[in-house]
Amino acid sequence: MRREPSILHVDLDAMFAAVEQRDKVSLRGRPVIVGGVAGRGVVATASYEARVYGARSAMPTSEARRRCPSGTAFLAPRFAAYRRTSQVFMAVLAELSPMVEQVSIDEAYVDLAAGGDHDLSPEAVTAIARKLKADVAAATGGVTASVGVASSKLVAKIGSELHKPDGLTVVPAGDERTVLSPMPVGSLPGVGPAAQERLRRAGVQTIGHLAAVELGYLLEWFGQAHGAGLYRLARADDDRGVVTDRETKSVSAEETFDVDLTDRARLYHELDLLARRVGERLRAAGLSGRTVTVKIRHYDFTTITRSLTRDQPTDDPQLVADYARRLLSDVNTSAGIRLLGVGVSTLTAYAQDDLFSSLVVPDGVVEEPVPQAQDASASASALASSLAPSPSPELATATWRPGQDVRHDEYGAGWVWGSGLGRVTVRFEGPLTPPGPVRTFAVDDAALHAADPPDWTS
DNA sequence: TCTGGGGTCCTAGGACCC
DNA sequence: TCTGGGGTCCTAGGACCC
Repeated sequence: MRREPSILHVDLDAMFAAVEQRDKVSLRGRPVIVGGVAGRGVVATASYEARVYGARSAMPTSEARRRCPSGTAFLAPRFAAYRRTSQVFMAVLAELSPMVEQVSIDEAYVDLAAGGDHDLSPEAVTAIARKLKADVAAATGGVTASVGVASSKLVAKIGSELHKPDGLTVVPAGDERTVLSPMPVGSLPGVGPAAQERLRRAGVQTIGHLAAVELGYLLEWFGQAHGAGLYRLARADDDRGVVTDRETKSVSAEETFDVDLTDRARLYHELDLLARRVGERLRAAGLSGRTVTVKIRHYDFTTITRSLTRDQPTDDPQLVADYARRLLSDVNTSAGIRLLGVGVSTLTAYAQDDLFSSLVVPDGVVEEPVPQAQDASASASALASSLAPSPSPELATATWRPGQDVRHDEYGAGWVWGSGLGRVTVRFEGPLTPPGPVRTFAVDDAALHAADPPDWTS
């Protein structure tokens, strides 16, 4: 903890929804939900207008639809637009200090003590934060930020939450525990539902209560690292520094299917697509990894992982896919798979060509023939057969109603995802705007094969 | 139409080594 | 010979964050 409030935490308010409202005048003042608009989607961001009706991040979109009035906009995310806004935002922060720690796309810490020769009195720091908020709104076209300023990351972060949206909270040095004490324990970073429940059973509701609990109990309840961490955080004892760059530890991709999958060939095909995405992102980042992990979520939401560590790091999508298939082949998938994921970890910062990988058999591993990717017709028929109990011609037709379950993207082709029939993904060749009458598209085998799910991260 | 996707960190047990 | 202790790596699972 420092002697002056020199750490800022800056957070864009409901960023995804705010960008949509900025870019589309008709959305301003209206409830906006950004997130998965398909059957199993969840809310990524609810605008403050939508929060009035109880919509929240991580809520199933189906529930948000029940809660919000007609006229609410449900939009698929446009990550490219959010990333551009994020870059503008970070550039504004960089003018303030060279020490900026980006926590996520919409959130960062700034260390005012690290450069720029700032006056760090509470009054001066308040003025700096006011100007910063105005600069961010001006640079981003009206996206507002909430700011907390304090002597530590912990209190700066909690301060920025205190008066959202468009908030500003400065906690002078010495006032930290007074501010924290009445707040619920769940306000502390690292205290989620499980820890909250454990504390509630012990009669601990506020951070003040938590600060009265002996260290021994916290260690017993939460283990060494977490217990000791909570003990310190409850006392506002936090000397974590602002870290400008952290190394990536893992790269992964996963996908929840609209309907549980049982077809092995289809599962292997999905695994291939995921491995390809991971491999491409590894290459783009100049990274290779030794451990390949497959994540499997069963129909009943039970989730398992299977991993194996190679001797040599790789960034080769084909190799990642081969190992992923091998891992999946030992898992019973007959009851239905809701989600598949592929990850690579134990990363090193260089890419090594794995010339002899096909000749190397790891000790104790029996080389099994690896299931091969299917050809186009096999893939299309697998998809068609999983559409419904009895595939019929009309199932190969998707109906699009303007504004419903549509990802509209003014930069190019759009997607219909799960509309009407709930399962068919159709790639559009042309722009979707402006909305027209109901349009119907026939889906042939080739289109089915080309129907990769929309990629939220692109 | 219950429960996304991309991450980080921690724990615990077993293998293995010294 | 009947039983050590520390350290590291690997695997699996879980809590948590945005």
